[in-house]
Amino acid sequence: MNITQELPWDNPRFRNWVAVARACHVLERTLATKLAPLDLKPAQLDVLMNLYRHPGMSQHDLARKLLVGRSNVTMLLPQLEARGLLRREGDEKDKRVLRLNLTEAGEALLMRALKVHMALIEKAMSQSTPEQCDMIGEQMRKIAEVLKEA
Amino acid sequence: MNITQELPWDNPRFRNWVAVARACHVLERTLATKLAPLDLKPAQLDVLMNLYRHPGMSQHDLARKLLVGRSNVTMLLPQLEARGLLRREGDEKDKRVLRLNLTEAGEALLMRALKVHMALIEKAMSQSTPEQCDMIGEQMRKIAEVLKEA
DNA sequence: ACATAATAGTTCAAACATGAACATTACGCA
DNA sequence: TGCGTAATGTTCATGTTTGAACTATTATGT
Repeated sequence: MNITQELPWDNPRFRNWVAVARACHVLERTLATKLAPLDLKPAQLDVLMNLYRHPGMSQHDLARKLLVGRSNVTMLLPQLEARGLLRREGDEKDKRVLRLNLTEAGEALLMRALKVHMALIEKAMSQSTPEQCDMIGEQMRKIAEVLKEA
Repeated sequence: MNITQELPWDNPRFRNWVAVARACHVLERTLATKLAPLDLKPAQLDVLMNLYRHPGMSQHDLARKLLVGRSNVTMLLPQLEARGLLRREGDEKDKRVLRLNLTEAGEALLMRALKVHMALIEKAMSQSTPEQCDMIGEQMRKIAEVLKEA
């Protein structure tokens, strides 16, 4: 009656997810060292990428995109602003929000950092066929979706 | 002559990897909240899991398994040891190394935490067929391998 | 055997992330 | 209008992670 508890390591889903987490971790740390010459951290690159894709976004929206607390964004931005990589301008209609935009310098640095990031991802994903790669992306998007309401 | 630089977001590999990173991030944070009732952080669960799988391992080996600095392990262990979840015993032959082992209590807590972890992963990966799941794991293991010498 | 290297673990300061409490501004509805 | 509520961003205390210097121990090479 008392079913012996299956150990997670016997479960394919568990083992495979562990592999996903490890790969992420390794790539993140590798990226950090490769970005060091640009004096950029992965978290900062994430900021620049999001501002490039969504010019004029608010800090709150940025925090949600980054899956990070608002206070974290508050701590993160001044460094980048001081380096002249982005601007924070108050919104006319809603005086609570600050609109974020990349400067020329910010965009230029982003492009250099993206080359590094791209090269790393290319190297990592070159193992997979395009079909496999797309399938992986598709499954991962589903996972993020499923976990939103968890 | 001057080839227009391809934007990363047009590159499937890039977009798909971003999805992987997001999924990891979301699952990690979800796990953190689900483990809170057990007073365990994901990093601490990682420690317990590794000690269960590799009894008697050294702190150095543990750090490498966790993809983390040795000093981090040094800071992490005393909390768990004080809670009676693990033991640190000096090696007889090599007086530099400390051998790590779970206690009964540590193993018991691990089992409870694993139920939580498993449930979360089941929920996340239930979207994929077993074949897809295995393929994902296989690719991710390759990625971790490729990046080791990067 | 002895000097030199390498290894295991610790300590410490600095960087970083987090969540709660707070100020300011906007909104909703009587 | 005006009061209660919600949203944006900041501040601060706390806990975590990191990397570099340090101690102690073992391995290596001449």
